[in-house]
Amino acid sequence: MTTLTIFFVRAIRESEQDVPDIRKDSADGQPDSGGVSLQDYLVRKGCFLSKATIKDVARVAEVSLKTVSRVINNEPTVKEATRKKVQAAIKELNYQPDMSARNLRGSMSYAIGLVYDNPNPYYVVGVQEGVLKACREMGYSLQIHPCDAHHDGIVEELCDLVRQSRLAGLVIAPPISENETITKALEDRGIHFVRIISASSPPAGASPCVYVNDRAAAHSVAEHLIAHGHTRIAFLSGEEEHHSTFERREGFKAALLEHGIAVDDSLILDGAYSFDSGLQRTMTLMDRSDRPTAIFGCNDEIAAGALAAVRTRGLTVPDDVAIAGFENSPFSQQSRPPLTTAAQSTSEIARQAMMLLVNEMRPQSTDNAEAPNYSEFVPELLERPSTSTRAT
Amino acid sequence: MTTLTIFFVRAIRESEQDVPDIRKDSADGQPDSGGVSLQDYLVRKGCFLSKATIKDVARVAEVSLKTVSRVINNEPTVKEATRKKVQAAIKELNYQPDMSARNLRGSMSYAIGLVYDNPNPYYVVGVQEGVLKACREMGYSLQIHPCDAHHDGIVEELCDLVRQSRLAGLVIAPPISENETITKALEDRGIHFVRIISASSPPAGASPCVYVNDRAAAHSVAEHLIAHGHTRIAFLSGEEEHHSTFERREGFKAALLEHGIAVDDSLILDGAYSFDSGLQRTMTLMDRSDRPTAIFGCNDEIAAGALAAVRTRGLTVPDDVAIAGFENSPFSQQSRPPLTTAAQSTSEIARQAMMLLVNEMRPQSTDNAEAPNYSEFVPELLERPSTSTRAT
DNA sequence: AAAAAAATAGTCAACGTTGTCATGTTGACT
DNA sequence: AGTCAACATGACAACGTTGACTATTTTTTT
Repeated sequence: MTTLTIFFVRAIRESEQDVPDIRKDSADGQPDSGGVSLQDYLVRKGCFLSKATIKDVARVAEVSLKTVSRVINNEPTVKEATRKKVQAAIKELNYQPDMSARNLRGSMSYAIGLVYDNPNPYYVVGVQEGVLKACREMGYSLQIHPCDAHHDGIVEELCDLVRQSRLAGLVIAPPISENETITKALEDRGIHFVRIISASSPPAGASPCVYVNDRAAAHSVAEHLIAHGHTRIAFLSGEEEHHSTFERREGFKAALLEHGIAVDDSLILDGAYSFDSGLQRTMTLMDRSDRPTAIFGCNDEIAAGALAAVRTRGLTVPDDVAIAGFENSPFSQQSRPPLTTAAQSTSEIARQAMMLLVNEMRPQSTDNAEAPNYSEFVPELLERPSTSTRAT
Repeated sequence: MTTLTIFFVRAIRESEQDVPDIRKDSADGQPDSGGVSLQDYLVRKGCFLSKATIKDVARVAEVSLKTVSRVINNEPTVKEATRKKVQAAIKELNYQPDMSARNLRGSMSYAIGLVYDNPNPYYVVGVQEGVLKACREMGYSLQIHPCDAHHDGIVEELCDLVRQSRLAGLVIAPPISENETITKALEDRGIHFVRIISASSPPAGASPCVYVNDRAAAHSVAEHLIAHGHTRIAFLSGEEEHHSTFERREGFKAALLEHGIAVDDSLILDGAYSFDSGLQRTMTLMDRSDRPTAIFGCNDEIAAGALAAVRTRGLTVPDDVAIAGFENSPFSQQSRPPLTTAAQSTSEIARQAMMLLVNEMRPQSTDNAEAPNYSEFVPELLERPSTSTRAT
């Protein structure tokens, strides 16, 4: 089968001169319909995998290679009539520019990388989806690059990646995006990138950035708990490496203070973004005589762990202890009772990040060269049964 | 910063002739140490993003371009001494072949695509990890392609993908890999691909395949339940579109029959691979007067839903009802009690798939051209508390 | 020792695209 | 009419690599 196809491809290549004649015949001799198009010709030859090249388009549109290139790249100096003709040819041949050739030739490349070291598959898949969607819209290809944030040679690793795959830029997800040593080094090396981070205000720095205002969202969650009458609320942290841990905790503390509740440091525990962490910490908490009446998990997995621990201790949620999480992962939807949480559309965030990156890399290609190079997202509170009773 | 870098890159390019002289000086005038290598030269110039090309390597190794190419591609007709010299130069310059140029030039390409439409992020991330690892080992780059299996133009979409990105082949995950209309069409078009599917024996067909023997694994799970004294066991199916649903159900039924237990069709329910599906079906089951004593969920999400339903009805697991899942996802580890399940190393499966694909695409490059073009994985039973009591 | 065979190494063009520069074409203004 | 912009198009080289072919060296055979 393969051999056959390759044979056909060769056949086409070799008879290249003949093709325009066929084309001419149909164009001159008779009206459009019923004519033999180049596309028909290729298809009839069984040439499934042959790609129409810019050359084919040029021949069909009867212009030069360069003019086709101009149309493809939306350069302004093309007469409208010519543009139309070329676009028609592109459509007829189902022409798509060859990424390898584009990337090879130009000072510019149409490939970007997505860098992450995130243990949460839901997050990763969401980010991938958003970036990929934006890539397709803008004609980019995507190279995913899961990696180890703690690997010493991470900066060199990323540089090699950019060089080997000729990447135009990187989208960097937390927690790597929040490591200033890394981002500074990349900046020094002149690598374009956009960061997705957790922050409560636009970050300083030249590189574009999408920041998720976890602080504001955590503030809302905390106020929600307070509104339900809770004053002894525990906070279960994730890894400190994730800036979101810090932001969420700050938002939590700010809400307490604003409502005149003293922050009890013994109720603010460190930990990790995992079920087990939530489980262990909560076991300890439940064994205290002055146990809290509510628990705020830094994410849903922690909260799910907390829920399991509370149950294990024979207590009920939300009557004995209210629980809130963060992220709106399936863990929060599928636990019993479902968990109050805060939602962020990961894919939308990632899409926006990609937009900012392109705007940074090619200021001319987009109209809004003067748009800010950052963008804010504020996760929204989702009230669910895990915090429902205890009305104020 | 960027402008600066580009300037330096230009500077290097323009002074190309000078570089070998510097090199020569250090090579001739004095012993190796203390000499000025080309690499040093580039780095001192601030030329972070400049790539060493095959040309640079050739100059340093004092051989022709083609010879370097031969070394890179492990062609046999290179004298050992020459090979050593070239490899040293490659190392010195930290040379890495340019993917774009390779893919552009050759009849062969070093890019493959990963095609999936799987709602389970854990599965997706696992497959990505495995394929990516194999890609790195073998010098391939990976293009991920999440897509909609029910989209009418899916075959054309995949062809366009292969053409536009010059992919050498595809790794196709379930359920798309189990759709014969699609795989047949791809075969007809001469596209190389490997499938990851659920099956109980090597599938017919020319294309390579990794099959996961869900039937055998489900058989084990069912026997485990039977061994714990259960005879009324319900089976909650996933989507029929996923062949794994069929296989797991067949394994389940076979185990019952082998142990002289009649298959009660009213205990075999259809459904979907979701928490909600498990929840709803189990609600119905629990309301029956002749409710089952055990439930086998076609995956862990279903089983987690079943667990929630059983609880909602005021029954306990495993004393009133035992529950088993499949897949060893976090849902099974983090539920209370943790769920008995069956595990498959998704990333190992994906890695193996990639290996088979390469073997198919380049029979010459690997030694084992005659190795079978399929491979079996049998998930292993993991006993956990959700099925623990009721000893036989 | 010469001839043939095998091994190693090199030359050149080509992959599909875009940047640079040159050329042609239009219309507006002396 | 003749000059000059401004616009529109084209010719050609180059990106980094490899396939086909050729040239050289080494080994084997006669």
